[in-house]
Amino acid sequence: MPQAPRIICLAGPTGAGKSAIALALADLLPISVINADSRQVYRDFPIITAQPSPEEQGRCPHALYGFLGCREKISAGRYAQKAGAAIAQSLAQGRLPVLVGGTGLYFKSLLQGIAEIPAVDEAISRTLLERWDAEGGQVLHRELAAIDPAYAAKIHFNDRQRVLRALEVWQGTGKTFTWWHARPLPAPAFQTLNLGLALPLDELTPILGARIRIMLKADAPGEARTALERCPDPAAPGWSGIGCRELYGYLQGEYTLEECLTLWLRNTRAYAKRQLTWFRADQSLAWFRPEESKTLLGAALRWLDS
RNA sequence: GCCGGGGUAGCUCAGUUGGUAGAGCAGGGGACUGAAAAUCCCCGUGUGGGGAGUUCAAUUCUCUCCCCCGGCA
Repeated sequence: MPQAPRIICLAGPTGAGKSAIALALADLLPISVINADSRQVYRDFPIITAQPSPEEQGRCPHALYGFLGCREKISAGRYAQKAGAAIAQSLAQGRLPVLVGGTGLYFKSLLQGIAEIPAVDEAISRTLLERWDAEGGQVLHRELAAIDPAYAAKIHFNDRQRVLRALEVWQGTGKTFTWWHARPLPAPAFQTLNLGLALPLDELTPILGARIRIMLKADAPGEARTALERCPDPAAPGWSGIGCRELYGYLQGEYTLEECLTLWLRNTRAYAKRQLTWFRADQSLAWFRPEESKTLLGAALRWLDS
């Protein structure tokens, strides 16, 4: 039986320097960088979402960056499909696929698979959302508990996103969320080396602040202004990125640039904290600090030789 | 200087007919199966500006001092 192909995953909180490490690896080996970040997929926000620059993307093939319009939505499942295709393409070119990003769920659905639940009719989702607003979470959570007590017990009645998702899957497919989750997934298709790049939050915070100032110099407000002309709907999926929202408020005159920057940093920091919580729980990750890049690259090369 | 309004959690503020106080945000911890940069859960002792008085009991009432914000001089 042939060995599963190898890929490298580089995960960690925003601002830790993952993209730079990927490029350093590109200097040593033929690789393709594949995005594993849910916001860097948006075409209209290359600066604000910190996508690798065109120059950087020219140094080796990059996939899944900036390919979505502001109104388009991608899901974890669709991401996994696209990433799988990008990996296959990279391997076909004789390049090592290197997944780089900070979206834990995307890594998980790619590497461990995600239940193959068919798409649910949007009318169902819409009706449920209306009912949530009209009847409240407790009513819908109780309804979920009646059909899927195991999953209902795992989530809080205030967790709108999860309560509604579980209900729409039940209504749309006639099977419970728990039933779908219990179905076996295909065996992992790759051998992976999981690398984590991180700093403690208090060390990361000043870096996040500096990065926002760099984005400002690179005319992040101009980027937001252009996006606003193209897509004036702040509820559009593309606008939900941190920095986008805050700049939107500033451009609408809701607050000053100063306040916008404060909010932006605060929200970025809170996000980095959530990422750290997610990745900390992942036992498969080998952790490095940004200044340990040589050690990290050495570990990658050794793993490839083994 | 006078007249108001304030001084309560890191910040913005609420409340206590007198029985030593609680929200939002921030901060800390956690969860995470198709919107995940999303969504959600748990965590609140703080010289109640300082001092004095009344009272069994004062953050609350009284006096006084200090500081802030308006207005008048």
